[in-house]
Amino acid sequence: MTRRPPRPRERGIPEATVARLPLYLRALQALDERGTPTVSSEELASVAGVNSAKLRKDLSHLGSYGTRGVGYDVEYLIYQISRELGLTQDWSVAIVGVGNLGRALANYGGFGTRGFRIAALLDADPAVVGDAVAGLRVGHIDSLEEVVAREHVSIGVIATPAAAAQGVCDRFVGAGVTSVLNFAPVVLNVPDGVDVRKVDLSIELQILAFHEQRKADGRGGPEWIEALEA
Amino acid sequence: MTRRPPRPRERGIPEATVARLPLYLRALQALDERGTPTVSSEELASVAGVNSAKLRKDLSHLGSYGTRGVGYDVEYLIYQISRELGLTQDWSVAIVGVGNLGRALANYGGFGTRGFRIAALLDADPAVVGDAVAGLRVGHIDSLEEVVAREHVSIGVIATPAAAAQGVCDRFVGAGVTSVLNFAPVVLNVPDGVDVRKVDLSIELQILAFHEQRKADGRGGPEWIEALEA
DNA sequence: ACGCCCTTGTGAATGTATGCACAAAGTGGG
DNA sequence: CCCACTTTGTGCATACATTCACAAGGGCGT
Repeated sequence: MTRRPPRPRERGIPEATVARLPLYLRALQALDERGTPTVSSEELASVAGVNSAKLRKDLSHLGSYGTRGVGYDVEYLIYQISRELGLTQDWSVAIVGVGNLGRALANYGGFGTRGFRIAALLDADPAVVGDAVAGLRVGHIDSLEEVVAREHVSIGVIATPAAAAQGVCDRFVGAGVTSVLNFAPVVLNVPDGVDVRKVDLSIELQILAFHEQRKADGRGGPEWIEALEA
Repeated sequence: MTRRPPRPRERGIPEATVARLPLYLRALQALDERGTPTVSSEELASVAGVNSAKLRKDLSHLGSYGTRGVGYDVEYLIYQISRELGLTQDWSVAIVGVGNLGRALANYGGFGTRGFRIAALLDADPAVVGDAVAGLRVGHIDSLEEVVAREHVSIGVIATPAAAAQGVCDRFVGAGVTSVLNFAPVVLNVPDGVDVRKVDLSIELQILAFHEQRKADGRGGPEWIEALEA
């Protein structure tokens, strides 16, 4: 294992890198809309709010898509990152739980523009079923399996109250969904091969509270270094 | 610097640990409500969805609050984690942007129960200002500085469209807020000493899409190890 | 009072991520 | 055609995180 053939990426992109690719993608799209044809790692890093060395190492995991002395071609890099993230194909998403959060998700513009199609909105509450939200009719949760099959849903979004989340998750998994995005404040149990990501509003606040307290404690303390995450 | 006095925690809890403490806290509260008096690291880890060695190391950063041979006292540990996170004091939160997301946040029960008080809801849209949401009257964005001072707001939540986010952030910072939770899909620029955490719906979906694609690509591929994050 | 069993707390090993600093590689001017 | 300048891509050092494996310590039965 000494020479690497001109094969671009070989499998195995670090998780930390994957988590930053969407950030780069967004920064690049902003540059593209402004008509910028090429960008250096320094500039792009600054827009994305990261260190330029990190950016270059991240991009190097996808392949050598830059030009030394020049930088990166914005459109080409957008394409490469999109492809790597799997955004060149369409993904069907089903959202379960049409409360305020579910509505916010359904109306969130960022989805449709990036290869995600909301295939269905489902809820258990008869008072909500039948409503029109974001141009879709809300269906009943009982049709989950049918909808997943018909619409080829591969990503399930859970925006229900905590108590209902595990049940919905089980039904998603049972119907063949292998990626779940969970907004309910519970730890979901899933079999191997199923990815779960969670977004938890109150956890983020608690982390902020911790740092905030540290800043206040520090009155009179010796050092004061504050780690920042952008 | 050789001997450590019996002082429990000395400053400097790893960031990764801090991010998990809220998870443990929630698991403990669930156990407490069920009347469980003590819990072993194995059990608690299982409920929280992490490895038990990791749990023990995390807790060891706070001090030695367990009893060998027995486990942890649930109530005592709840108190210790709460104190460490700064949840034994009250934090005032202001939410800017009262769209669907802002409403979802305002109505989210998990806040009030854990030391977070929603001090104000603000919006720029005259059609929304004056509405009652979650028992509060929506104020105008122009009163931001006044509200922050009067209510001692220390955490600002941004739930506005992307274009407005940086401006709101600047006003928060100018008013003295040093912790910001950002839901808008932009990278915020803040001076040193200000913490920003972001929650980005579309980034999470893109990460899922990446892994989903990998699973599909893998048809015929040799290995199949899937990293999971719960 | 003693010894067995259980579970914590932690040293050490491994794995992963970050950031510096520079050689390699491309551009453009003369 | 060559040289000076710019910017990438990466080897290396360091820092951070995870996991194993076990000694230290506490409870409980006899």
